[in-house]
Amino acid sequence: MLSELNLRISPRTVQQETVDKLRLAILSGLFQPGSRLIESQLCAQLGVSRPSLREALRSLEAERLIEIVPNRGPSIPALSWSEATAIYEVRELLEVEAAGRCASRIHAEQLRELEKSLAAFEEAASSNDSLAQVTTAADFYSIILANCGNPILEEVHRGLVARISFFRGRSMSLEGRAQSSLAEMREIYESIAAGDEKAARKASKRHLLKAKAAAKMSMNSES
Amino acid sequence: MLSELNLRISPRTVQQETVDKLRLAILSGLFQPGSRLIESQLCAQLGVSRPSLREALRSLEAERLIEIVPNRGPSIPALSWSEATAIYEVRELLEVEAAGRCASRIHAEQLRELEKSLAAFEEAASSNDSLAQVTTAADFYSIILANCGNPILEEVHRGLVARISFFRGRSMSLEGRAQSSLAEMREIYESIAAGDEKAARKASKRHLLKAKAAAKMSMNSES
DNA sequence: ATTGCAAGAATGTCAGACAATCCAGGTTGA
DNA sequence: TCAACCTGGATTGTCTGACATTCTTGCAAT
Repeated sequence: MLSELNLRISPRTVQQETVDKLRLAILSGLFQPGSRLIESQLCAQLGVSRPSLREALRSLEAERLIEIVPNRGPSIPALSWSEATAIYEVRELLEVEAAGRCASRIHAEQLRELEKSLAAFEEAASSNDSLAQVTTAADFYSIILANCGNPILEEVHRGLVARISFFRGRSMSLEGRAQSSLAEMREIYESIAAGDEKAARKASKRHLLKAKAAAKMSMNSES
Repeated sequence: MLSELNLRISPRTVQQETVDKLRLAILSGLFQPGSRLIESQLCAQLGVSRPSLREALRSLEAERLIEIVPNRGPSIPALSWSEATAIYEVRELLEVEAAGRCASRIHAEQLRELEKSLAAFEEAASSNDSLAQVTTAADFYSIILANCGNPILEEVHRGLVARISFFRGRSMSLEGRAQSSLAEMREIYESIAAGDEKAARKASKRHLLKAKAAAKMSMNSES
């Protein structure tokens, strides 16, 4: 009996599993910024051989999720605020463009999905689960990026967002940030739903600038 | 006697050398798009072991310079025109921004470098060496990106440009393209030199749109 | 306290092996 | 004749084990 039908066309390899597991671990903040990763430990924890692990590490290095310095091995990069600022600036460029394009080309079905994800964030925002807040907010934006009509825009954006995941969790846990974030996102949604490209750009820009300011506040207050 | 002083703080590893060599080979069009790369052959040609080679391939995969499909191995991706269009669109976003920022913040010394690189392109444009044309034109833009004040912008841009290197060589060899390209680039330079941000953006946008059109022409005429 | 050294740990790199998978070409059956 | 099947070679995915090089850390000596 084919209880679990496996249509996966490209079989998942050990390398891919390893990359995914490590990426998830990094994005959820399991490792301290600046901390070093020991190959032998990771091998044992993940149950893979050293060559496979090293391939995975090279992939993550190219994604800039880890740094590998020769003869010292891999470590979690500690993002400085100036680097984070640079990322936020490029994110702004991409997100504003995506929101604008999205407004003029999204289909009804995807619009409903966007609405749903906004509702999910609303739910999360009223709770105190900051992980859920970050996740649902990320979902909201990936729907926008996925419907902007340019897969490259989406790809580049994903890469950048991953690198500042560290800041997102902290800024979202700021007092009142989730609620104001909700209001900003609703504005974006309304603009897109109305097909108003200009408004969508404006709302998107406003949202990102506030997110950036929140990130900076959360950073100064604790670091 | 310290004839060749070696201050290189991070020693070059086999892996790095391999990535660099392969990247250069790919960018200079040594491999046909769509062609497969055989690990054992590359190992022999590069004189490295399979584990080292595979690490290098994973890095290049993450840069999107090659594709690796499980159980089939690495190959050179054949870029479709729609993908290339998407890349050109994002490039536009980045380059326009960079040119604008550059206009308002570049220093005198770097401006001279930019001028020199423009002269180098002028020299190449009047020759028939399309490789030199592509190289010098790339130099011109990397100086702009390097002086826009945002290293992330530069990094993302470099990644995108690498992926369409295939088209650049062909479009540059179009009749008269080099000369008109030169005129457009001079406009960009003049705007930046004058510190006119708005003009720099406009000139940069115009240049990219023409480059894109040229790439499309060169594609339709031969493919 | 600073310097120098030595042992241990970790990485960079290779060789070799083997199973799983893919591919090309020939063989078989309708 | 043509399609489906099958088989052998080629290629990749993965592991084990090994060793030289480099880094780190703690101790000893000045």
